[in-house]
Amino acid sequence: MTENIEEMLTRKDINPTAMRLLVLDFLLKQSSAISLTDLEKGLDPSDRITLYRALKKFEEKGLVHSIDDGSGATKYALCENDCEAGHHHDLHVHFFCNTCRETSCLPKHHIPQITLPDGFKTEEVNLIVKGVCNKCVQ
Amino acid sequence: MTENIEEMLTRKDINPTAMRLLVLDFLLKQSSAISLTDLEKGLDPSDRITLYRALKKFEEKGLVHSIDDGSGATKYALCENDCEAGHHHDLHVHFFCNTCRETSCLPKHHIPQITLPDGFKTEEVNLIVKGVCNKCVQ
DNA sequence: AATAGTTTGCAATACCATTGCGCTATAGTT
DNA sequence: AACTATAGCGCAATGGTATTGCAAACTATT
Repeated sequence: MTENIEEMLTRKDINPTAMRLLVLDFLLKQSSAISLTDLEKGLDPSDRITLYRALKKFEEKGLVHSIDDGSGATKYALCENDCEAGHHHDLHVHFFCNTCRETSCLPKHHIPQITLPDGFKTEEVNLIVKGVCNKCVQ
Repeated sequence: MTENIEEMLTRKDINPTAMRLLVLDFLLKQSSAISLTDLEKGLDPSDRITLYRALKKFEEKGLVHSIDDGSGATKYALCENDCEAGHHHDLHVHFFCNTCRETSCLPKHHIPQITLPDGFKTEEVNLIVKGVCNKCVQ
């Protein structure tokens, strides 16, 4: 099990330190994207900055992607397998529930092509749908 | 001229105070969305909080909409005429230039319909395209 | 074991958003 | 015109998030 997690890190060219194993393990257990504060609470007592840097490293190496859902805190979620360091190509839609404030990836929903006016060059697209998720709707 | 600005406010049910006239006048002169800090610099010396509340009021009354472009600071831009208090329906795409860091509305580009999985209810959609704008591209 | 490089934890900093509160200005009433 | 109620303003203060510097701890390599 731990073997597996460790391998996930090494495969992404990330030194599998104790901290990072913990963080990845925690990420694997999440059903939605989590913020740094969530992570800090979940791994208490841990240094927030260290967790921050672990996430940054993961992001840089293509293991997680960050999501700005407008809640004020950046959230992080594991990438699909096919992400590479530097270049994320998990351009899927993210959903933010206004009720439970959870953010989840909708990997099935790709972001539609947007054709911009002449002279504009697209480098990245961010699509956040906000509303009520299936757990909160009655 | 000032008459005109004043009317814009009263039509939106906003008391046309001196401060608010200044803020709206400044907004009208912008070619892209501006942050609170931009506004503060442009109207120096003015109290940041007062400007903040002016923007909030404008937003609440459907005169401007706010944009979270991921830069960390919320930006504001005037709405198209057809916005109502409370319910903004200017669901257009916003473009953030990674070079000049300016955010502009692309009102011609409507956000495509996203069909979510069963049980999800959409209330709002946010689409930010990031890249290089026509002024910065060579 | 010594060394070089990496990681960690603490401290500190910089923004941004937001609220409380007292003073002032304005509008509405008598 | 005087009074009162309401709205707006400016200052102070708070809370949250992101980010960097630095020194100690740790890891891997020779």
